[in-house]
Amino acid sequence: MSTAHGARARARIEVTAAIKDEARRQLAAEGAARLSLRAVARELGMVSSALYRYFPSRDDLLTALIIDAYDSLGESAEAAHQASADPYARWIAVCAAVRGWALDHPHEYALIYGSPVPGYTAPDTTVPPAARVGLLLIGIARDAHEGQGLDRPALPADLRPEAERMAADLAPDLPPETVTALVAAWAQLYGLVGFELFGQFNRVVEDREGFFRHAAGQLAEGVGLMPGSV
Amino acid sequence: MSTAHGARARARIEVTAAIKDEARRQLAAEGAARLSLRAVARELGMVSSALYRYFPSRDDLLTALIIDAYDSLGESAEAAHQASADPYARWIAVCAAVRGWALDHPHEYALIYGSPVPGYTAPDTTVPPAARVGLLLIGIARDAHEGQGLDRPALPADLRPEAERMAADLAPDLPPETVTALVAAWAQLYGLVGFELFGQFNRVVEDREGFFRHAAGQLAEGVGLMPGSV
DNA sequence: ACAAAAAAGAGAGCAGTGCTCTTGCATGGG
DNA sequence: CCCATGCAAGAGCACTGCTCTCTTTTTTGT
Repeated sequence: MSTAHGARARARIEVTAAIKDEARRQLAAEGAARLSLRAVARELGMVSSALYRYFPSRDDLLTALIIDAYDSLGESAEAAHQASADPYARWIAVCAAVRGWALDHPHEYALIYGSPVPGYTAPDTTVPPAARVGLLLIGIARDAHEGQGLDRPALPADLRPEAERMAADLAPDLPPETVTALVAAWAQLYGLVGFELFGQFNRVVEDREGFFRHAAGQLAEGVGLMPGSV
Repeated sequence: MSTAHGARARARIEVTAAIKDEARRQLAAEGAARLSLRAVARELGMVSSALYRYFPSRDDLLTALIIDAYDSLGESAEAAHQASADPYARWIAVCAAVRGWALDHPHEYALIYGSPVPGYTAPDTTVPPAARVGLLLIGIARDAHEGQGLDRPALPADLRPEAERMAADLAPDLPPETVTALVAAWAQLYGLVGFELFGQFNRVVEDREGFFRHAAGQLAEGVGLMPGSV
């Protein structure tokens, strides 16, 4: 068993953390593709083969960083959520938090929401932390729904089954119209953030912050959240 | 001068094309990060150093592929544009073409709209081909605008200057409200496509095609295009 | 037409990468 | 106490991008 009370076990935890820290530094500085196991080991004063005792491959190290990144983003978003009062303000705050986190951690954002590293497929371990922001957005819609109801325009007939399936999966207490709008807004949010972060707005949008605020407000209204609601 | 009528000049063109073709094959098969100059050369029966006579670095080869990818995507979108009649149908068709092209060329899509390859910044050469889809969307809005006018809700006061600047840059004949909505819709479109392509919709959206159609319709209405308009 | 210049290919070599295997040492549990 | 396990170290393999030199081939200027 890996009971955690040996001096050895403690050392293992510390070394593992040190590796992740150094890897995160390199990730932030150079990006995922330039993250090198050998460089991490070198910086930590250990030989590269020793590092494989802690992470069996580069992909495993990346996976650990991905999970941490999702959690860090989720924390930022949840903090912004709790700091705001009404649903509309919360929506804007969460969107702004996602954007702010992305601008602060561009390479980590690229790691989780950019192109997946080729040949690499994230294991299921990453699913729960990846869902945190989505769950937050759903929660906001739920609060608003309980407050006053969110009337969304009816869905086209051919999308109803899918919409009902998604609603059953994600938020059985919300109408399918709202859930569909939520999923779309969720993806679109990351379109806005990604375009700004990856330079697609260069020479196009200057006032990034103001533009984003406005677009996030439009997204909110798209899921039925209105500025003045409870 | 590099007057183009020598046997050598012709050979150069052919070899350059062969390199790009093989590189594209590897890109499609394995992704940008696994694209290897040596492997391309090996496959072409030449030694790796010879390849540097054609592309001075791996990044230059990638840039060539990026430009080709933008052009290929632009062509698909333009074909879809011409095959449709009214502005709303054109909008949906162009969005669907973008999605279809992305699904057919996932690694090339990742190359141009995913995380930029770290340490790499695209040169200005890529700007015009990158703008093709955007220009198409602007054109659709312009057609609809001439037809009947697109009344968009008024912008918040603090965004007016930026919106007017964007309109002056991108489409001086369109109202700032429409241009702002267009830019947002443009980014959001790629959010939808990227989420589907990069697996974020796994276990969430099943009927990807239907969901996308609906979301694209919402985007259209967001810029003021209505299903029944001229 | 012929020599000089430019362009292209071939090969060796450098520094770096992920990863594996073997060897030696220290530590913790029975 | 002692042996099995955990860990570190080093050598080594196959690969990468890229540079440099040397030779051959083609183009161009006189």
